[in-house]
Amino acid sequence: MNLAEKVYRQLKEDIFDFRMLPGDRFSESEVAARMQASRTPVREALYRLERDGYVQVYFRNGWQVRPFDFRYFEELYDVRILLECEVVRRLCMEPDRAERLAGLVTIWCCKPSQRQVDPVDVAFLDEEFHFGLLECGENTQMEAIHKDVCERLRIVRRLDFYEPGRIQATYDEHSSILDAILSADSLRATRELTRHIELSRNTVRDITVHRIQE
Amino acid sequence: MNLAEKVYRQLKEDIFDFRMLPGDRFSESEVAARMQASRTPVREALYRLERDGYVQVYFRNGWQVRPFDFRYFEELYDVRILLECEVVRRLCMEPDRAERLAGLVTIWCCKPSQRQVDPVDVAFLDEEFHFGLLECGENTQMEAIHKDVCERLRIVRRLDFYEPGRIQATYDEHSSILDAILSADSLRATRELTRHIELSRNTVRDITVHRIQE
DNA sequence: GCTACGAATCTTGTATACAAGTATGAATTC
DNA sequence: GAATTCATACTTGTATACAAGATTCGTAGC
Repeated sequence: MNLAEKVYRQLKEDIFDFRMLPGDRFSESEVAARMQASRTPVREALYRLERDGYVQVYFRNGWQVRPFDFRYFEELYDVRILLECEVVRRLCMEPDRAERLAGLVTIWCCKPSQRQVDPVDVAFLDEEFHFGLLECGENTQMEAIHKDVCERLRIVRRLDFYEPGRIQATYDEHSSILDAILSADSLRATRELTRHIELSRNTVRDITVHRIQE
Repeated sequence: MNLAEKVYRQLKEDIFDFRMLPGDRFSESEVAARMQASRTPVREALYRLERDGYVQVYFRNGWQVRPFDFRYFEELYDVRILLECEVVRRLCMEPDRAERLAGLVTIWCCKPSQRQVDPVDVAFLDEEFHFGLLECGENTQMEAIHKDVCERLRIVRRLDFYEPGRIQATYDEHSSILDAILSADSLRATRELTRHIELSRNTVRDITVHRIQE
């Protein structure tokens, strides 16, 4: 793997884990020293992160971790809803949707005893669920944009499953959505999917407010 | 302006104007020499273009202009339709939509004698129309994604307005869409908007096939 | 005490040197 | 003549040197 790539991932992780706080200012040399690399790969990584919206460069005047902007996250959640509902609508019209969804069904429509309980595992599976929906959509660009949006939301979404009850609720909601799609009930599927994502959004919003205040 | 920024724009223009053909291979040094710059800003520009999907890097083995992929463009058109229709639906529910759309109305709902006739001008205005719709949507992330998608489509869209009759049709379609929104007729607005974009897509597809074969 | 100025120091932007891997082609061997 | 091997030239990846602008802080002047 590239050194630039390594630096990119490390920096992103640092931002996600609040080792670099929103608003923090820093220089390329600082990062280079910490990562034991030269400025060249660090710059490459930083410019990628800038395009991703995580950091900001000031002309000959350093970098800054972009401060949290709730409006930004809410808007991204809206995009997620839009994309996922579109795919679900299309899926409901596909005759072979049962086969395409088979993988998701085995994971989410299982007995309560077989459900995962670790928040980290469930967070991962949850992302896979929503990615999985878009993979069924047969539009790779839509899929790429959705992935990008989720990636940008990941920084706040991980907090979701530490809330008690959210894990079980997620299982219930996912299986219900899958059931609606299999029944070709486009309206119910999109309605429940929308509600599911909005719920997650609200949970995260509340938690984030708390975390920021700490 | 940055040297890297200049190189970025120049390269993109070269690709758009077929001075660099899809499939062409080239090296960073070549570009640097042509642009009278060092490899550093050239690399920065190339990595941006790679993320945009225009070029591709091979490990220690040069670069390539990505070949045209029709499926790719069709999918992007789908995303455009999805985003624009969503905004239109929201607009139809806003009480102050008339004021927000005022600018677009004066441009597109004018007398036939006041219509622009130059394909380049109309192409520009057309982009502004669709951007304008998203600006009314009050979701800056949706707007940014839409802008990005349009930017990626621009390479083929410019060809649209050289087709005879497309200019007049565009005026008719845009004014009709605006009329539907002002009447809060969400269904008609989205239906016509969808058809409008699909028409543009089909025109472009036909022309591009021709151009590629040349 | 306050303001203005300037040097020193810091920042990013750019050029260049070098390291490491890849493809190519000529020479060698069979 | 065909296959193989090795040297060479060329590619990107990375480090470093230098240029140009921004900031900061201390000092001189009032």
